[in-house]
Amino acid sequence: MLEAKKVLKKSNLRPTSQRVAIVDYILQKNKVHITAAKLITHFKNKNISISLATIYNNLNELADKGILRKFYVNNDKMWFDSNLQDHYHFYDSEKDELIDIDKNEISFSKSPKIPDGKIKDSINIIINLKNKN
Amino acid sequence: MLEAKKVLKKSNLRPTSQRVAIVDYILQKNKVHITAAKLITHFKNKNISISLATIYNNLNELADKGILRKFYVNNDKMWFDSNLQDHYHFYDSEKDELIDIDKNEISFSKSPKIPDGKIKDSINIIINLKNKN
DNA sequence: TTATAGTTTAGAATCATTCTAATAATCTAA
DNA sequence: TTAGATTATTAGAATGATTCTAAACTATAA
Ligand SMILES: [Mn+2]
Ligand SMILES: [Mn+2]
Ligand SMILES: [Zn+2]
Ligand SMILES: [Zn+2]
Repeated sequence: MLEAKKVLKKSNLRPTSQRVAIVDYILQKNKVHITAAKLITHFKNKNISISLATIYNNLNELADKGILRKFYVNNDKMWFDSNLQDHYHFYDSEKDELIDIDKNEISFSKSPKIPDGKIKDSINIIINLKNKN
Repeated sequence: MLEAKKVLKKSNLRPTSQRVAIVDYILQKNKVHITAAKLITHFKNKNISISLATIYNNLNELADKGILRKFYVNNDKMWFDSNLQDHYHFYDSEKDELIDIDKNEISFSKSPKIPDGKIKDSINIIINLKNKN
């Protein structure tokens, strides 16, 4: 069975052609940072037509299932990340591109005290890059 | 002269009633995290009417002048921060509220290598909080 | 004063994302 | 293998935050 189909089956998602295409893409390039717009463009270039609503539905579903991770970077674009490891990002605004920073490339020697009654949910670290000079 | 007016004068911004109201608010509560929507509500409660466009115009202008700092938190809301120190944030999604983390409450013992041809522009660290249990 | 440049505003426009509700595909039990 | 039920896809409308437009207003300096 196609790897993409296995992934979908394991998450109880029907292997529609659209889903297979999306999961396939994610599996092929491992460690992807995707945006709905980027995905649509990718599929358009390959003459695969998937509606924007479906792209969003599925990326969100995959995030719900824990196959992708979802977050936002600075502006109001939603990003999906197939790297499930704990990690951080450089953001290259020139290219509108994220670059992974491995968890062990940043170490904290001191961490702030969490406010009373609360616990840490997730940490977002984004280092915004600009061109030298 | 009113403190707010001095601030505006120093930045070459005409002290209109709307601007004075906004800067006044920022000066009174020092260290504020504001959102256009929050400001509008605040002024509505005090029966001061300032249009949404003006709120945005002025918050953005104040950010341009370096009187506020502008950034985004997770979702697509724009935040303005009157704390100009280098610092980070907790985000309490329950209350839709930011809490400052002083720069010296986090220390890095290891920092990632910046990609070639690039330099660090800014760092965003947001620790998302959720309620205990 | 008055002319000019700067400001405010209502409402339209934009853009990313979600919703709606009609249609289509997949699955399952018999 | 089907029929019926369930789940997915889709076009297009709706939403919400922000910005734009262009007309009316205000501050300022001469
Ligand atoms: Mn939005
Ligand atoms: Mn937006
Ligand atoms: Zn990543
Ligand atoms: Zn702050």
